[in-house]
Amino acid sequence: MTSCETCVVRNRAICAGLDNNEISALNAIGRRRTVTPGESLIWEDDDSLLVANVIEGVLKLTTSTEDGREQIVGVAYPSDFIGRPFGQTSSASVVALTDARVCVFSRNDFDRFAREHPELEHKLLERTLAELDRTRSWMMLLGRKNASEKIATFLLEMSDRLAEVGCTPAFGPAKRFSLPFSRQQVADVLGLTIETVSRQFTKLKNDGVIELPSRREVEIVDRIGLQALAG
Amino acid sequence: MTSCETCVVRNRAICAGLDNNEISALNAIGRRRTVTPGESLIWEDDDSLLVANVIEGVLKLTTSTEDGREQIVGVAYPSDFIGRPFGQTSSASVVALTDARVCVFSRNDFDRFAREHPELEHKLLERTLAELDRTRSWMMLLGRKNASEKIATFLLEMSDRLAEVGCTPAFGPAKRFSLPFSRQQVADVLGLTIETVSRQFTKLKNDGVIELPSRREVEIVDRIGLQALAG
DNA sequence: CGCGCTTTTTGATATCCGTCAAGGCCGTGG
DNA sequence: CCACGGCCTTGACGGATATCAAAAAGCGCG
Repeated sequence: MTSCETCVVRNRAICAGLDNNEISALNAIGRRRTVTPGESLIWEDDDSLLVANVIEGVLKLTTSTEDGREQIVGVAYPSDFIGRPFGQTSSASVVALTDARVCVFSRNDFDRFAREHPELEHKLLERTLAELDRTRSWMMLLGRKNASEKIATFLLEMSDRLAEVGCTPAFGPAKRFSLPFSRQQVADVLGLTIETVSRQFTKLKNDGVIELPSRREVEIVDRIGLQALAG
Repeated sequence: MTSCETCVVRNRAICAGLDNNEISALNAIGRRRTVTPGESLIWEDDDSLLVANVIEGVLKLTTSTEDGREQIVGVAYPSDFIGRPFGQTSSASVVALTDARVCVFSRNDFDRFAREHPELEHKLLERTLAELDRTRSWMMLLGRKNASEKIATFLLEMSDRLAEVGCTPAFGPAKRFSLPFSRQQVADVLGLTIETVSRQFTKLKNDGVIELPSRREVEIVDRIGLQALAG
């Protein structure tokens, strides 16, 4: 079995299901790249020139208004696919939150390869459908939840996603984890201000639901309580 | 050219690109159905048993919290695809807003057919990617826009989408159109309350930006002004 | 250790929007 | 024609969250 250098992370990669020749061909058109926190890979409204697979690290997908308000519309973890295949422009910017390794493809090359490999397109479709589900459930949060419900939901989701992606030693949701987000970025995910985020974190700590060992570290002390708050 | 009875609406249908035999086969597994306003086709969190193509009419996709708060996470127009292929459960309910005609498929049948017809899967992928783009730009609205920006953005989007779908005689954005939404449903799209929606409509009318000939009718008087408000 | 910078927290105040309540509009049916 | 019921509008009020401001906490670095 030829290993897929471009995208393999456990068995969630888009190349799962391709045969050896196909994997070699995909390797041939991909190029590894590293990005550092704050560095952009893709710009909103720019021509969609490249797509990529995340190998390691966490990146944010954002949209902004002209007057500088920002909304984080998605978060990409290892094995996630980023960029806009089969489209002229990207609808979101992609910026690294941590040091990250990705495998980038020219969009044209990738589109052509995908069209010739239905199994890959199918994987891409499954992921896109799953991402759409996740995005829709986030709309519920943005439109209908209050600040404390938003924070509780966010912490539970982070705990699940970071565990899933292997950022914690054992499986299952992580009790303690390191946030890849600053307070401002948490606010940009939840549609809140940094002050409201800070106050809600403090409240959860005072109520004994979480511990905050350092700025980026979170420990979930009372998961049941947090789930009740998330609604 | 065999006509695709299941889904053809202009050239946006998912079966565009299939050959005659394929279209016949697709026709064979689909079944036409009508739904009336308020009637559900798909229930949130239920097993994903069917998918469908909208032939005529408008439907809403919603998610709800246990305590009854509702968020409309998408709107399906003619030629749109609804339901969750390749997944165990649906993440949203689908309910008709107007009288609608749809072509339903058993999800199993459709999944099998799609996997055997890469061209169809490709179309589905393109639509899903486009829907994800639209959904993400709606997250910006929910998280970061205020009530008047939300309403302005909503009216402009409605005007575009209804025109696109052929609900108005001429092409281009519709100057005047009939909302398929009640005030409560507009509120559920925008993450507002019915009272706030009503007040914003009244304000736009008083400012001479729109006319409201009847409860469901909207006429855009000052599109430029509306665009400025949308931000 | 102290200095300067950024990020976060905390406090005071303002404001937008939600909530509650009443009244108006309009289609439907007696 | 009037009465009814659903939907919409309007008003008064309060509260959650934004805004503005300043202090505190980290953190790198000399």
